[in-house]
Amino acid sequence: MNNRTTILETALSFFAAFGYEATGTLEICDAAGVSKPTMYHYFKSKRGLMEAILSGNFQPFLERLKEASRYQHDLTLNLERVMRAYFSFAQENPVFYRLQFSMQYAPLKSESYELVLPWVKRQREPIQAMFAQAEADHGNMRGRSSGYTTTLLGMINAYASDALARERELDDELIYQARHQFMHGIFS
Amino acid sequence: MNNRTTILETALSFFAAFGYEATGTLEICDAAGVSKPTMYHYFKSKRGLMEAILSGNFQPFLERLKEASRYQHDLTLNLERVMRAYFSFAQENPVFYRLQFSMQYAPLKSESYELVLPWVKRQREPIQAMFAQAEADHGNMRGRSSGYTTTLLGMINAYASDALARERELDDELIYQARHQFMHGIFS
DNA sequence: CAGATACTATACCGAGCGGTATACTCTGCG
DNA sequence: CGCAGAGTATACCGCTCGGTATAGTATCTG
Repeated sequence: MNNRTTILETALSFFAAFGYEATGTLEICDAAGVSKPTMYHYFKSKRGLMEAILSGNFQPFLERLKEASRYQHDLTLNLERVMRAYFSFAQENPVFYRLQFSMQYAPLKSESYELVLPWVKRQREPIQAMFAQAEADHGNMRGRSSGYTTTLLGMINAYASDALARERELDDELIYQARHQFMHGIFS
Repeated sequence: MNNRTTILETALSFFAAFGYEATGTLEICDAAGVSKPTMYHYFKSKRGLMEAILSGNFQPFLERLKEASRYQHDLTLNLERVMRAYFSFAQENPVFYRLQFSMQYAPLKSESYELVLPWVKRQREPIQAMFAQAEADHGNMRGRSSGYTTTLLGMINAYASDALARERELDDELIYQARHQFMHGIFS
């Protein structure tokens, strides 16, 4: 494994465990077995390091999410796919998932929040588009696509973080339950 | 307003906006119009300042929560009371609610998380006790009181933070919807 | 081989942090 | 008054932080 990758993975684990603001660059470099100029050679700054971590993990996930939320006149199917995308992402990258999770709920004016915000927006886009298209087939959903997006993501994050904390599987049963509960919230 | 209170309120607004780790003691003192030794006179340390904020806001809420979750063989009523306790707490202290929220989801080894953890545990106790007692009346709930507590708190936080972000009211309609959706998740 | 380019280490910088030593002022009380 | 103690300000300390100047080495390319 090359230095660049080692630094990225070391930084990820430190940021996830202690937080971005509380982790020093020297700490990361020592643990990765390189010196500071090496890290600053690959990533221009501490912020640039975090940006590389976010983009490296979020970019591939976003492609999967776009595919999962492509509306085909079957909202139930779509919801299941979107939830599956999130849950398997959380399960495959538990450390990164924990990191982005804490960043999403960080104080609004913190650097952490500022850094993750564009990625949160990019996640909302395809999901909100899916709900907007579904409005045509379900009249009672009209004008609520933004609210549905928020609620869905909130529920997914609640389930995922709970499962991660208890080291429980995010399996088909849980997906069925979450989807069922969410649909019930929409149509009742 | 005396200096102690001014410092507490100033610190609360800074911690909520920028985060505990990212806020300097000097920043707080300047904004509060006092000097550092004054702050260190009232609170032994930066950590002690945060502890005073947490205890001053959480303590009264905990009393209300204990009362709301006293089980009287009517789980629906209890859920409504608990949700109402949280929602009105969030609405009356939006800044503090935002702060404790970000601390709950902070990295596990951060000082923020460490500081809020005992208060989170103290909140779970009465709620989990409520579910444990309800098991006697609802056989299909057996052995799930911890899971229910987590899910309920996750759902409440999702609703509350969403409402706070959109500056929407946490009114009776929302409480009904949330309670209904949660009960449906339990009994289906 | 020669030169450029990518990579790495030592040693350092200015700034800001949490916290404090010292000393002064104000207020209440005998 | 005279004294005690709470409260406040100035000025400072030691430390760690993010970031860099300098210089050296390895590797690739003509």
